[in-house]
Amino acid sequence: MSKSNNVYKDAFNRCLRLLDETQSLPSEPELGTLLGVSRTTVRSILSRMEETGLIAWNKRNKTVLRGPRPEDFFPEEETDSLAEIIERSFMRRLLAGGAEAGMQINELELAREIGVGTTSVREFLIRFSRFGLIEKRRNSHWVLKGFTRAFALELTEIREMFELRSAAAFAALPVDSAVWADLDRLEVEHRQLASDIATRFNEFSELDERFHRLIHRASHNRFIVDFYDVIAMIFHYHYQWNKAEERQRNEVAVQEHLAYIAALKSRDPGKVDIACRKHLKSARQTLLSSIPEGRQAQPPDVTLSGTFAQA
Amino acid sequence: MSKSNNVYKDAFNRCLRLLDETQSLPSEPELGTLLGVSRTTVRSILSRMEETGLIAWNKRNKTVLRGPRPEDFFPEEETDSLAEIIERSFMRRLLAGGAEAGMQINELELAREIGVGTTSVREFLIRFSRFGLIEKRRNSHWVLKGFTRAFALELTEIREMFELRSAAAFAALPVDSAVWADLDRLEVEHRQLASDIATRFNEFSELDERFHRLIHRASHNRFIVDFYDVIAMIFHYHYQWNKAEERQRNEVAVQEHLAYIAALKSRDPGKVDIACRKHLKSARQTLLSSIPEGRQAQPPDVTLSGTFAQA
DNA sequence: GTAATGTCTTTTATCGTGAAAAAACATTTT
DNA sequence: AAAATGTTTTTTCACGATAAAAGACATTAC
Repeated sequence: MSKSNNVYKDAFNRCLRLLDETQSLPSEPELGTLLGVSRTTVRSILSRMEETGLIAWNKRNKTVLRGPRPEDFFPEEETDSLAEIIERSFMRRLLAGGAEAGMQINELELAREIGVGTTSVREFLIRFSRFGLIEKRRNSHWVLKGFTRAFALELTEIREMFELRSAAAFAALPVDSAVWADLDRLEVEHRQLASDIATRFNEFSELDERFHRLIHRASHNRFIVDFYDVIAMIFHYHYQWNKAEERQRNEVAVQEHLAYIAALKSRDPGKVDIACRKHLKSARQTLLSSIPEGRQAQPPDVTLSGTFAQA
Repeated sequence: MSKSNNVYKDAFNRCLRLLDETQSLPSEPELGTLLGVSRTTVRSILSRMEETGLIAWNKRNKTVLRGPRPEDFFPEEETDSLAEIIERSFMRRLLAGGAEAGMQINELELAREIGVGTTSVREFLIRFSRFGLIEKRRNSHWVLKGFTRAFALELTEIREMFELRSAAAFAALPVDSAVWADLDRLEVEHRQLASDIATRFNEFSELDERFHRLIHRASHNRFIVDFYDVIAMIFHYHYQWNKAEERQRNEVAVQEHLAYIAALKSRDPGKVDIACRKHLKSARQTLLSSIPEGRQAQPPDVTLSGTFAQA
């Protein structure tokens, strides 16, 4: 089967939305930049748009003939990259329970279950290994280390170190830095969300990530910035998994963020430290409270790849 | 060609040395544990030893017929794993100069140059990406970020954070912990090396790594422990590359280590902090001084994959 | 009956291959 | 002549296939 054309399909869908908004299409190179794909892909998109009667296309002249209809779009599931498919599949198994620490991970079995080649699974596992949840035995299988209390504590320890440092660096940034405008915009978004928290509480997760990434970027340290990928991944799946008291939690977090933002704007290191610590403490509590007590490390020689894959 | 049998060849060589030392061979499972390979590989080794007249082998009876001769060993270069070959090749290019920041990395070209398949190169680059020196453009090439002054500063910033914390945790370990014996052994090795520094200064690098890994392990944090891989990699190649004043540098470092060890043994947090900071400071200086000033980030659109690969 | 050996099965590591996508080059249009 | 379009080449991504290595099962030895 070689390679799926999900890049083309995803870009096509995005191009349809663009067409709907602007009622016109720019030049090929410009479209490429806009969609983040090469001209080769842009031309495939334009070809199909011509075929399906969406546009008339002759060299530089692209005339919009009709607006996009629902059936013009490719199905959502065909626009995901293989890596995304594998990650979702893998995380579902991991969080669905029955995935105990010490368990073996079988590349071939995973590949068969998901319906993809082994190479893609291997590459995914290598990328995934930096999250500290799996470990490779040379010339042999991967071992699941488990989403345990210990993992959560180790993760938050680093997070707290990094964020305190980044927040301090942020507050020390010159007043004419562009980040203050970014912070202002985020503050507005926080206020809007706060005033409408009853219905929009599930939008917090995305705002949370943008806020913390902005702060971490102030560290100007690639290792700190990159580490937020680990946190984001864990929180992303954690939020999907543990919906208990989600509204309540997010309501508290939004208020903590607002206090944190105010502290940053004061540019007072002491205030920043206090607000940052307070928020990090409750973030840690949230994460820890979601980990089932039973999930402790098992004797390392248990082989449960079957159980793991069956989920 | 599929897979090379370097695991077998390397284990065979190590088994020859074992044979030379002990003049006998244990059971198959035991040999497997000793050499870190499966019984399948052990049996291949024994088969060859029988064929080449090293041993007589009949079920449980393994009689040593003669000692190993130089020609019995497989050549060193045939015992390296593909990953090691690729890493060395890649790092040589990286450090040989001409590898400027912003340059593109071409998987296919690298694979052809080294004479391996693209899959192995891809997997290597994914693994290598966690060192923060390269970055992937989705559906496109990798970009070299360069071994710049900025990189060294970011690396050492994290290192210092992690090591100070680990050292503090180390000093707080209960007196009956096994680490104190490990530390004592390392202290002895340091003293031996110090007294013979004129001839053995090049052995410091390996001792250095063992010492710092012992300290980092006290953090009980997988992210801290794993981060030492980044430091070790950089220092490993850095030492190979920059031999200037190596003896002088190592002599100083050994003394700093001894002071650091003494501080740890005092279990006084203040002393530990001072000794640790002092050593980290000079380690940072060493690294920084080895980075050519000219090596600054280039405009990001320079395409130099040819230059890169030619080295 | 435990622990070894002998045999067979499964999994991992690596390659070559082919389609998707990017990139480079050539030609035309404004 | 700058920027677009048209065409060709190169590279990335993903697969199936195959030998090496691990692992599982069966049998034998002590």
